[in-house]
Amino acid sequence: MKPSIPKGTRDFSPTEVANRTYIINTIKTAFETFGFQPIETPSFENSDTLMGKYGDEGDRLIFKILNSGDFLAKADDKLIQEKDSLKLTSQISEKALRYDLTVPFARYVVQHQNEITFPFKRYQVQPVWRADRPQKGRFREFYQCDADVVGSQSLWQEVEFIQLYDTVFTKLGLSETTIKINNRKILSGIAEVIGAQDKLIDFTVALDKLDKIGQQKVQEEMLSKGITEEAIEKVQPLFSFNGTNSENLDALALMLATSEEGTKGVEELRFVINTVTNLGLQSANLEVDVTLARGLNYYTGAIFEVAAPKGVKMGSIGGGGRYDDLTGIFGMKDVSGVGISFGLDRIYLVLEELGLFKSVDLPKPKVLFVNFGENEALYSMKAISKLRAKGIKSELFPDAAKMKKQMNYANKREIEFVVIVGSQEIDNEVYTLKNMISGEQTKCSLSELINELH
RNA sequence: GUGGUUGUAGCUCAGUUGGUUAGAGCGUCGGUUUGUGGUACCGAAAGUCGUGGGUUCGAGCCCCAUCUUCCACCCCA
Repeated sequence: MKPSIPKGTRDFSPTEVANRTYIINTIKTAFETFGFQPIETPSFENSDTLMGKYGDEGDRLIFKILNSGDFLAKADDKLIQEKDSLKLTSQISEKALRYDLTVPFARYVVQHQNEITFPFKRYQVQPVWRADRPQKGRFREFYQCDADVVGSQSLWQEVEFIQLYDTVFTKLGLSETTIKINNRKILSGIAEVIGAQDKLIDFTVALDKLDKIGQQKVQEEMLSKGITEEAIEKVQPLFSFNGTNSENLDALALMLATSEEGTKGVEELRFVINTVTNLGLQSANLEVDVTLARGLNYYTGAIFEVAAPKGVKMGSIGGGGRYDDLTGIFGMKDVSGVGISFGLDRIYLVLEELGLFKSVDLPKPKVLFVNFGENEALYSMKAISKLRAKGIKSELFPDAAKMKKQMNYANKREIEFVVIVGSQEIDNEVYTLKNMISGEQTKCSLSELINELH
């Protein structure tokens, strides 16, 4: 049988693990610098915790876990006959793999509300699973790195999250990312103005294609989706949205003046943008984007998305937003949350494409002892124990193989030093230390050996 | 979920209009004086051509199905 792994999953080599660890540590350090604490939740949750939280499309993408035992015996015969997959699923599967980190976090907050001090700032770095069709930068198992705050409605949180994005991407050497920001209340305002709440998504999807297909085609698409010509006329400013953030905000304010909610959204957005601009960003660009409509299912205020530097073909490498009532689903009202997510796997691909990985030190021994046989190995192991006690990564070649093979092994693994111990060395109680880079070799005592390698 | 694309040694790929025993480079292993690596030279192993059917005297090449890869939708990190 040919070995293989499921589609959309990957193995990681030692180098890849080292690079991923570097990214994760950069993110975790930033999270903690901003005052977040780590938690972890199970890989799988009860189905009803997850189902219905991400919309119909989300439900389809959730990996369901089959019940143990003779699960069909307990299922409804009629549903089996009718091949009703949807209803049958709820009978034969009670658990599902985590789809994101936000909903499990909401569950965690409600379940542990008595132990939590609010506002609660938590971070979480764990894999999530989606039964999506894989593409570049799109996997069925991938890592999210989330930071969220619950229990505060303050817009200062939004400001800090933008700074957090900026901090992490700057630290990673990834400059000129674009942090796009929108506000759900603005979207609602637009819907109000065009007089069709249910057509809002069609509207934003069409508007998003503006720089690809042009105003003419966008308007045609809107008309074909049933949006009136009159409505399109009202939101005309959106088609010439090329000014500075503050000019765009002014245009939005004017356009949404008749909508109370829309006006509130513009005010919120204005505060966040003005404050961030005032405080300054290190390397990221901040940009108002009214077409940002992600997570429409639960976001209620700010919506974030981070795009990779121009020229890199990659979907968003981060996203987030504010949700005023996420814990409401689990019976805890009036707890506002806001958070962001970093897409580890996509960030990896972007850094790789731009050649931004610093040469990471692979975990490898500093010194390899050549193995000549049992006596020599024993003598070597005594030295190795001493070296390891000093924290020096040391290793004995496990077999008394040909010297050429052992040297070759040291070479391939880029081990800096080799110690050669044969009967000559044992008799004189010395060690022959060879520097594999310069080729020099010297005879030395154990204490000298420790000094050299320390 | 819809439409398209890809699949030949461990890796990167050749393989002409279907015609005998399917090739290369890199890597692996062995050798070129049995205690000294990187370079060089010599040699070897390794593929039921993604899988399963079909057409044909004959299929790596044509047809169907399926899996995988990548791409565009959809959605998203």
